[in-house]
Amino acid sequence: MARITGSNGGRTAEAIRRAAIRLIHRQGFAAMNLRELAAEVGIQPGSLYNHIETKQGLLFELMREHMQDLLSAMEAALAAAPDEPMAQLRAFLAQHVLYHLERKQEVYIANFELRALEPANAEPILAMRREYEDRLIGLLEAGARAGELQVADARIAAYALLAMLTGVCTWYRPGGRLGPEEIVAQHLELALSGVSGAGLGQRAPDISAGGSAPIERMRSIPAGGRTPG
Amino acid sequence: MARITGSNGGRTAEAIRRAAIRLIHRQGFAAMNLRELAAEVGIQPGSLYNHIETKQGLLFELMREHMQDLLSAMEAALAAAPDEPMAQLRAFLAQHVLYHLERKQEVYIANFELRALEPANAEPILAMRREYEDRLIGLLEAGARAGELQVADARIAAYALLAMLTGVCTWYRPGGRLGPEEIVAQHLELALSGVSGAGLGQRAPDISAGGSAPIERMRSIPAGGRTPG
DNA sequence: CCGGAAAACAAACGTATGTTCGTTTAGCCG
DNA sequence: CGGCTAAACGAACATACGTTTGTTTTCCGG
Repeated sequence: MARITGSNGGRTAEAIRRAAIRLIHRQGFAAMNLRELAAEVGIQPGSLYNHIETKQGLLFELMREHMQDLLSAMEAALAAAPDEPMAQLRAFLAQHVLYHLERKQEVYIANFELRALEPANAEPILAMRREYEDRLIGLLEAGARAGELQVADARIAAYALLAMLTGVCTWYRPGGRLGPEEIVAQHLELALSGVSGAGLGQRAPDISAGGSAPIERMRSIPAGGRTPG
Repeated sequence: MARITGSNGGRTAEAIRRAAIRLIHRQGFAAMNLRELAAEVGIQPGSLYNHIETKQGLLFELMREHMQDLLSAMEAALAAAPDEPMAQLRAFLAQHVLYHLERKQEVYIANFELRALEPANAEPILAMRREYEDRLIGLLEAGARAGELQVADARIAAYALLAMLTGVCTWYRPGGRLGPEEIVAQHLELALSGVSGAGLGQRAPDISAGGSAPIERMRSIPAGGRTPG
């Protein structure tokens, strides 16, 4: 037998893409097999190769497209915001959360399936991620220079903020108690408060005052080198 | 051939455990195969079954032990801290970051390999995770009641904090520029500032003022139901 | 010392997976 | 309309994987 009536390459390719996102998100790239992917789309396994080169290539494309979309969304948000440090920072963080709410599955994959990429494929993806991170670091540093932010280490703060704001994709479910607007608002509040310099305490001294036993032992750990990565 | 001179069940089992953590962390549970695990330990694949029941059982045990250890560490930290809301919260957050720095690989697995657990195995693990989360939520609520914290939604704040503080395990590397003490300190500063109520703005109004284009569109999204999970 | 249990080896099994390849049919364009 | 390309089917291939099983050797305790 052969080609099915009504088949449409573009439509099938899109169905493959959507099904792949769903399945990878649900069980992981390595655990998803192409037979179930094909079944999800409604074609035979071998037919997938009309639309993808390899299983690995499929993952790479999904992640590459996602990163490009994320970078584009960020650029658009920044371009639409006033050219002031805090406004830029807000715009960045807001679009981050919103994008992550809308495309939580792709975000999840892009973050947690890096290990499944072969080195040659991982490299460009990592480069795009760094571009995104560096942008946020730049914004934090600009805010600090303008005297509007107080961060001890822009890179650490950036990682912490990204982790916090990216975390929504692990638990957010459309139709839940809170709509995107509320979630964005709360996360911005938490994030911006965290870097505002309006904290509760200084550093180690306050922590010790808390009397937490693990902290005492921590003091004996030697400090490290230069870069966090 | 047969049993090797000098073989020791306890030692081999521990070596399996360590190698499994390393390999799963590096490539993922589904992508790790038992032949390479056995090779890493220095035994034949079939010999693994003297020490594990199944591949799935191995993952379950690793995650169960980790969760138990994490809960124990938390209890110890809280027991050693003064019985006041903020001191308790600090103790919780500090031990969280410290534990995550020390056992980053296990933490990574426990967070990102949930999908690989069969339902019967996932259930007890998820229960322990909820226990941990609920504890933090309780602490945040206690802080709010004591008037020392200002969080719009304790659960959201808890998720955000946990995401931020757990994030270190994705990038921290011993011997880096920053030692554990510095990392713990900065994260506590960021986290506690975030929930202190000393934020920069209110809510949606301030965000709109930022002029971020995506936020305008967000307003048209209908609010959801009751629970975030 | 001896026997039983433990721990390892080696081989094999049944199943699964990514991919290739030949064939058939549909769709499109000249 | 006809030819060529695209898209699907169906079968098969080569490899890989989790696991079992029989055998051999070591270790430990009575």
